[in-house]
Amino acid sequence: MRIATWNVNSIRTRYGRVVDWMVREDVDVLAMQEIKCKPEQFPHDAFESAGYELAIHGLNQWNGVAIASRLPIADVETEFPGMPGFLKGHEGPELPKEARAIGATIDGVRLWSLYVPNGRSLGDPHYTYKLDWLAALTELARTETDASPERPFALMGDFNIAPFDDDNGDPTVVEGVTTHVSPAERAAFRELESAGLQDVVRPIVPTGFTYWDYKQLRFPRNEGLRIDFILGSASFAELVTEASIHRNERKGDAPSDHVPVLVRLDRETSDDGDLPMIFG
DNA sequence: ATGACTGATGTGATCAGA
Repeated sequence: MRIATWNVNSIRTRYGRVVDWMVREDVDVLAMQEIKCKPEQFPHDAFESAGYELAIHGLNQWNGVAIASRLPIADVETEFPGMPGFLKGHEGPELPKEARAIGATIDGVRLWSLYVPNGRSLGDPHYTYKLDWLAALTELARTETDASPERPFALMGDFNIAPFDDDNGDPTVVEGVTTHVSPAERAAFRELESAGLQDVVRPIVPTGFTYWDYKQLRFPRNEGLRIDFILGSASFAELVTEASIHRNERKGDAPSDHVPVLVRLDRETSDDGDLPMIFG
């Protein structure tokens, strides 16, 4: 099974490019972020005619997440316990939830497509929201890895954190000045790892960015960030046999500012009994 | 070329992104 994550930055603008890539790369499951539309506005036909079914969570023109899959999608959720909401100019525990999370079970694997809040700037209420959102997400990871460690589980998406210094090649992103590289954000990312998850791409692809700002020739200069990740439980990680960051998807006409990140899982399927998979 | 922001809304300017 080939599973990928991609912040598409508007699916209506880019569905042709996205579906072409999925077919070309033989992708079984794609977790999308920033679809920027409601379900009724989503280009269903492009995906369904390519053989994918959809689970979509979009409330308005901002954020929005979805999962496309060749295999049946079950047990869809659009928030996790304790997930905070946000409304500019307001505070409190009862703010409206944003469309930043969708979870589903596909072929026995529990997957989430996640668009972690940006944070905007250090000290902005959105920055606190980002950290609170990550803390609740960490509890989800802890619960999953504790309660059902045998079920492969992964958080996939745009985490809006560059965990290591080498993940930041953008000269305008500076610790102490901007979000994405602050000690608190990096600590929140480490907590996800403490909760039983691991970056399943980095051991195979140790360097490389997943995002380049549209401005200031960031891509030609290769001044990007590594902020899109697939974090898997131990039972997920042990199935991963390949990983790749698809840098070419930042080229050409009307690219997203993010590129897809892909892993291959090799596992015995339920109806194969104890026959091993033939790799190749 | 990978080249000096892009997208949604809505029709002009604003918000959002990281």
